[in-house]
Amino acid sequence: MQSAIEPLDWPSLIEAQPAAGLIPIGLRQQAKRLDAQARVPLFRIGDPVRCVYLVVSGEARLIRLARNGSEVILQRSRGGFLAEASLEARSYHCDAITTEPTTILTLPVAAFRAALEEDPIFRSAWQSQLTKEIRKLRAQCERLSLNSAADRISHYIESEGADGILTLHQSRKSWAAELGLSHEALYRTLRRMQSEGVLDVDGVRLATK
Amino acid sequence: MQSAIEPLDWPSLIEAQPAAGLIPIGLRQQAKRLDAQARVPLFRIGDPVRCVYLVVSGEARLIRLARNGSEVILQRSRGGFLAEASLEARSYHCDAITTEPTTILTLPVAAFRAALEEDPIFRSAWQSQLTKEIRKLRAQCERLSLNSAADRISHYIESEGADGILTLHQSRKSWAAELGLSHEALYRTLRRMQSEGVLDVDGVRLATK
DNA sequence: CGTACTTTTGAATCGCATCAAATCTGGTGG
DNA sequence: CCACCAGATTTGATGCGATTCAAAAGTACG
Repeated sequence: MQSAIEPLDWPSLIEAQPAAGLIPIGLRQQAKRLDAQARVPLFRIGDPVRCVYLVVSGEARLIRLARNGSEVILQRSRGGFLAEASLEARSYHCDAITTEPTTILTLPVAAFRAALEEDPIFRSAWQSQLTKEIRKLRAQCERLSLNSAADRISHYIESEGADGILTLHQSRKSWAAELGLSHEALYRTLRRMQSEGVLDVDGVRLATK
Repeated sequence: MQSAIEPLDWPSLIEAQPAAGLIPIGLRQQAKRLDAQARVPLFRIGDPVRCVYLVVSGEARLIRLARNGSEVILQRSRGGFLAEASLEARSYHCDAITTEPTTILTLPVAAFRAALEEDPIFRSAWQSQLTKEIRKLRAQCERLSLNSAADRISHYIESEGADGILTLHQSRKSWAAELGLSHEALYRTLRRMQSEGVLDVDGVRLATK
């Protein structure tokens, strides 16, 4: 079995993912918990939008296949909403999939929209969420505009890490995809940066120097 | 003189930029019109956020300078809001500049936030705006993830144009920057695509075949 | 203990960036 | 109207860096 619906325990959900705490009571009653293994599709391009996804733990991604068959990562959500823009769409414009065992809350779109209308706090939180996503995407665009692998790596550590230190929450191979690089280029550049003393690599901990 | 404040004529403003029509009456009274020449800075990184910018006609951009001195285009607004995410920030994270003679409405942030709280229609329009921006940015990320110049060009025409036909509203040189390419690479690739019969180039009109 | 996947290294190739320079364009002022 | 200038467009040559293909070694997991 690839996924399962389990009973909801709000205090622990909120502890795992604070954003869940912003969901109004009325909407909570319509939420369903979804526990999925790795590589479980949540929706596919063209599917009608039925619910909003909140990643509680684990990771879910929006992906699209390029014409040459390579996979482009459009969003990587580790805790927080997935596919925020789908709230305004009829059907999905890309695929969504889990990359590891993941717990998700699903919220019916109609009830979600109603809750946004009625609850000023929830609404404000949602607007912040959208804004944060815009900033994140701009950073990603800026990064992809850099044309050397080393620059993209440094940029990622600076913008996603804290004080020049980043703990990597994914395989290097999939990080390479997120950086728009081949995994070989990433491995080689990491090594070179380390040997040049620009970067300190220690397992999943990366630090610029 | 680089810029001027002029009296407001709402009907014509709304005709030029429909988004202006969504602004509630109360907020309109606080709006100021700004007419700027090309290459006029609207704000700089670090400046405190005092107002929201709505581009009525012309073009304004968010830009940031990369460490190597090259200019990265974070947003290009031709009609519509600029720097939506600034509404939630204290100070700007990038520079804004006009690229041609441009008419802008400026709306004080405090009044803007208040209007969002009070007016459900305006609020809903603003959320749509944020969502649209997210989709646009995802498309841009997807495009920058493509590693051939031809693929980026095709992707741009498909996603920004209509039915495979695009009218370019900027110089090719600055389009190149938006595509994350050197202008030489863009010129050469356009020519090659045309000679290969993949693309039809006619002045500012580009069509995929 | 086998299988799938990631990590790592090597070698060859290709496309883009870069530097250079000529031409073309639109706009300004004499 | 013409000279002039700044910027855009175009072409050429060169080098680097990333992609690609290949293959080996390491690792996690059932």
